[in-house]
Formats: sequence, structure tokens, C-alpha cells
Amino acid sequence: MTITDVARHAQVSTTAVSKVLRNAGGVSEAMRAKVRAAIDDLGYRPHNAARAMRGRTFTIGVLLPHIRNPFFADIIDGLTDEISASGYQAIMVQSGGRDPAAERRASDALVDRQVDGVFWVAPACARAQLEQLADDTPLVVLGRHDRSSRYDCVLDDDEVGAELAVEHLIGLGHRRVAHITDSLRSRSTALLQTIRAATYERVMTEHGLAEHIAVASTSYTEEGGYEGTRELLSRDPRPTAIFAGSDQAAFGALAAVHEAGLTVPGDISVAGYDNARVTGLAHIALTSVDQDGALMGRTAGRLLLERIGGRTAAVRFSVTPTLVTRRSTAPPDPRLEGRTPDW
Amino acid sequence: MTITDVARHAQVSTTAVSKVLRNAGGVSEAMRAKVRAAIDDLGYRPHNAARAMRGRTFTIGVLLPHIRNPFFADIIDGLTDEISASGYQAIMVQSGGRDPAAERRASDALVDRQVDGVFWVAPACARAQLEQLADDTPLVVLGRHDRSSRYDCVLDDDEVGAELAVEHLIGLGHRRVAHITDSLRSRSTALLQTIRAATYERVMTEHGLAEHIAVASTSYTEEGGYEGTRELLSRDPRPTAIFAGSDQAAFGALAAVHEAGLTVPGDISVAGYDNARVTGLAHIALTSVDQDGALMGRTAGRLLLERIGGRTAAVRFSVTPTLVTRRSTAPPDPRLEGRTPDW
DNA sequence: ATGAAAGCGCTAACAC
DNA sequence: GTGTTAGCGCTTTCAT
Repeated sequence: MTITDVARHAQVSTTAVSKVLRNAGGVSEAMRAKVRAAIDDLGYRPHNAARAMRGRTFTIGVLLPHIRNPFFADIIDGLTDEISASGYQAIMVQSGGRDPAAERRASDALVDRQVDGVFWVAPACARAQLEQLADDTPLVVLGRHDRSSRYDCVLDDDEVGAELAVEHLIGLGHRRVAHITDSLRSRSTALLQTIRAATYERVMTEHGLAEHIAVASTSYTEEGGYEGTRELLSRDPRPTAIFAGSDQAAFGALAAVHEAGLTVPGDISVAGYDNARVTGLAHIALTSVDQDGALMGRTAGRLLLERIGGRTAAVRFSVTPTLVTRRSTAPPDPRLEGRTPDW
Repeated sequence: MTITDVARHAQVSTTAVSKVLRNAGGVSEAMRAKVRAAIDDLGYRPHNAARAMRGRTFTIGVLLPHIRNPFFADIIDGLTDEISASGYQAIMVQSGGRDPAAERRASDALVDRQVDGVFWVAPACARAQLEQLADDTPLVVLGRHDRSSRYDCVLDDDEVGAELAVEHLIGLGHRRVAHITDSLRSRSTALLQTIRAATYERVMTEHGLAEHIAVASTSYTEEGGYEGTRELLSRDPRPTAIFAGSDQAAFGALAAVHEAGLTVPGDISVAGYDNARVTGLAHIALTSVDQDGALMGRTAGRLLLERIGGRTAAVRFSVTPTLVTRRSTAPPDPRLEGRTPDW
């Protein structure tokens, strides 16, 4: 079942069919109707590989570090929603996130498959690699702070978000506020974990709490939050609040706190980041920085379609996060603040 | 950079290069070496679309209902692990899971992109649709119980798993054990949610607890577990234990229980199903039926590669689940069992 | 064992 | 506005 069959069945040329298929101009209404009828008659579907040889694949490649984070699901739902009417199909590939070689392979795999555009969530590679990719194919990057004139960026203001969380905890009366970050760093300050961690330190310092800065450098996963919290809890005195750099890490933190026989927020307050749609449904409703993943996903989809459509000027879309206060944060127990007086 | 460039650089024919590329026979060792050198020299990567026109795409299509379930992540990790050395690349597409038309579109999208094989996780469509797909391309299905001679099945024994969970709760002394299931049903008994629910009813009945059967039919998601539990808690007398058909639903259940001012396992025991790798790290460590997602993913990968390699005989791989007991289940509070005596 | 050449199904430049 | 036709890069006969 090829374009030739459709052309024969409709008694027209393959060119005409091709034009109708691509919604290209230069076809009469009558022609369009005839061709559409033939396509429906025959149940014809264009051969993607053949199209890829000369033109579009109508495929958008999505690179995700992994699929364990429900916040990514929010983003993808937004993207899918935005592109669903366009005839484009999103295909997702795991980039691994922590192994540069694996990440590169995943990116190459999409280029090799001739995707019409790439949506890359939280790339860990160097900016140069992104720009190189952007020269090949339209690119939208989510969650990086470095600027580029060759691809679009969608991000939230992580400095504002981290500040909201830390100010919230300090405002509740906490002094020993600890932080869990992701150990993956680049030399630049482009990675969101770097910015969240730096902001944490800045706000602590501004409040005269520099001596209480305590960072566990693990990862933004449940395991990372769990391990990081175990480490933080072993310090003396232990923190009374933990700002985890992601909700997943915060959930791991809750597990570690509970396992240590402590309560949240009685003994320790815990705040997260992302506020994925399900975060409010957690057993301990988690205080979290909200960055509207669905909106970011939708925007990324729109920007990518625009780029595929020919736009070359770079766009930077930044979401301002807000704090959603729930039950996992509360003022510290006065007895836990500072060392026990001597008298 | 095409195969012609490589051929010219190596001073051989394109045929020779093609053979080396595909590890086909009929090439001398010297030829092979020359060609490989040229490929390395030029940094050549085969053009996937061109290959797809005549041969393989070296791509495996994965259909997932969504990416919100960490158990799926376990499965995908297993799959990726298994196929990583084979030169195949997995691309994932969301099937939506609940809308038959969307599911069909997702499946078509993979066929259109000429994937060499499809791995379909928890399809909701009719068996006929699976067989039709299997006629087009090698297919491995995960989580369906209907048998077919045309594709391979990977599944766990959901009857055993559900029995383990319900027997565990009854064994602890619970009588009012409720169940949360997924409302998506097919006419056949092929869907795992149907089997888990039917087994729950069977075991309850066998223990003379038919009158206490209580099923909330929502979905296997956090939201589904939350809504289902709210409904179950509104009954009088309310259940003392809930067997949720998935861990995600169980997490939603925990939230609803907590929100109702009740405790787990003090007032209500909660058991789940799947035991994804992170389940043990939840704030309330969840009792769950373990079905080794990574093993299932690895097996699916192996079976698919075998099928792509030419096997046509159908294989059915079934995992026997086990119960992992954690802190979310305990004997019921005696005061909650039965109505208060009259004396 | 090696190479020449015919397509695979489509798009786009070009002719009418 | 419509049709003819030359490729896109690869695999695969079929000669040699």
C-alpha cells in the first residue's frame, strides 16, 4: 500500500497525493477531496522511513534521564497534550542521566532516527554538545540555566524556588536547616541542582546561619534522599529541617527519618521541590516548591513545533515557582533548638 | 557521510561495506578490517531511515500505559539492560491505557516507524488486536493472561499473588478486608486487575467472609487508591484492611487513611502489589506482592531478540510472586473487629 | 569473495 | 494547478 496505489485509485499523480498528505499548497479543493477519499478507501498510512529519506518523520524525540520521577510524567503529559493535534508523535528514550557516554548514545539514537526535533529534559552534558545537537535538529532544553542562541530553554527560576523553601523553614524558626543535593555537577552553574544548592547556602549565610550549613550530596532520587538523610541525621547536633532538592529525595528523607524513630514534622521538617501532581497525595503531605510541570511540557511542545516550523531565534521560557505548604513542615520543637543549656 | 563515502575511502564496493555493517557472511577478514577502519576514520553512522526502507531499524518499540508507575521503570531497566549489548535501541511511547483509540494510535505509530519488534506493557485492547499486530512484527506482551500462539507473554501469576496478600491479611485476623481494583475491564479474564479482583473474592468466600467482600473500582493509580479508600472508609462498618491492586493505589490509600485521621496499621492495614524497587523506601514501608519487574523486563528483551532472530513458536514466561511483609500490615485492633457486643 | 545495479516509497524541482 | 521524474542511502539480487 504505497502513495502510488493511492494516486492510481484517485486517478491523480503521486505529487498531488504527497501535497495533500503534507497539507502543502497548490492543490485544488476537488483534488484534495478525491485524494482524501482514496486514502480513506484504502486505509493508507504513509511509510515513515520513506518520508524520512526526503522529508519529515513527524516524530519528536524526548530524552528523559529516567522514568522514575512522576514530575517527568507531568511534563510529558503537557507535551503530549500540546502536540497531539499536530500529527506529531513523541518517542521517549532514557538518557541515563549520570553516564555521559550513555547520554550521548541516547542523543545519537534520536538523531539517527531522524526525529524532526528533540526535547531534552535535564541534560547533564556540556553546553557545547547541546549546541552541536541544535545545529542538526530543532532543540528545546528543559531545566538548564545556560543560555544559548541555538536552542530554546524552558526552566523555572530555581533561585527563587530554593529561596522560598529555605526562607520558609527559617521563617518557621529553624536554624539547623540541611540540604540534600545531587552530586552530578558541571563546571558551569547551569545545572539546576547547583543553583538550588548555592541558593540554599546563600540564604543560610544571609540569615547568619553559615555555621549550620550542612549538605548531603547524593542524588535527586528516593535512594539519594534516604542515604543523604541518614548521613545528616548522624551529625551532632542533627538538623531540625531538611530541604531536599527534589520531591523524590524528600520521600526518601521521610523514610529515613521514620526509620530513625523520629517524626515529621515533630522532630524534623522536610520540604521538597517539584510538586508533581501526586505529591499532595503522599501519606505525609509534602511541603514543596511548585513549578507546574504540565505548563512547562506544553510550552516545550509549542516551542519545538515553532522551531520545526522555521523559527530560529532562541526563546527562553521561565516559570516562577511558588511554595505549597503542607503538613511536612512546622516550627521546630523548642527543646531541639541549640544544645541543652548547662544549668 | 554515506555508505558510498565509506566504500570510496576503503576502496571497496558499497556492497562490501553493507555486509560488514550487518555482520553478514561472505566477506574476507582483510576486507572487514579495511572497512572497519574506514568507518572509524570517517566517524560514519548508518542512515537509519535508509536502512528501514529495505532492512532493519535496530529499534524496539515499547508501549507503556504511562510513565507514572515506578514499577514500569523497573521493567524498562531490565529490558534496557538485556538489549544494551545487541545494538538495539528501545523507544518508548505512551499508550494512554484507558482510551482504546489512543492506544491504537500509539501502536500504529510504532508500526509506522518500522520498529523491529514491540514490547507492550499491560495492553488493554482486545486479543485480536494483539494478534493482528503480531502478524506485522515480533511482539512480546507483559501482564496479560490470554494465551496466543503468535506472540510471547511475560507475566506473573496474579492468582498466586492476590491469594498471598489476602491470605496474609486474613491470617492476621482481619475479616473486613476490602479491595481496590481498576475499573478497566475486558470481557475476557485476561486482564490482571480482573484476576486479582476475582481471586480476592474467591479467597474471601473460601474463608466464609463473602458477606464482607467490598470492592472499590477505581484505578491502579494514586488518585484511584485515594478515591477508592475514601469510598471504602465511608462504609459502616468500615474495613480493617485494604488490599490494593497496585502499590500506587496503596500509596493513595495511605493518604486517604491518614487524612481520615486514622493510622496504619493501627486502624487499618494496607497491602499493595508490585513491590517496585522504591516501595520499601516509602515513608510507611508497604507490605506488597513482589513480582520482580527487572527480571520480567530482561526476559521480555531476550524473548523479543529471539523472535527478531527468527523464532516463531510462542513462549510464555510466568513469574511466581512472593509476599514481602513490611510495617503497613498488622493484626486488627480487637475493638474494631465486629460490632461492639451488647452486654 | 567481490561488485554493479535495481529498487524500497517518498518529496521536490521542474515542466507543462 | 497538475504531472513527470530524479534522487534520498541503503540492501539485495545477480553477475563476475
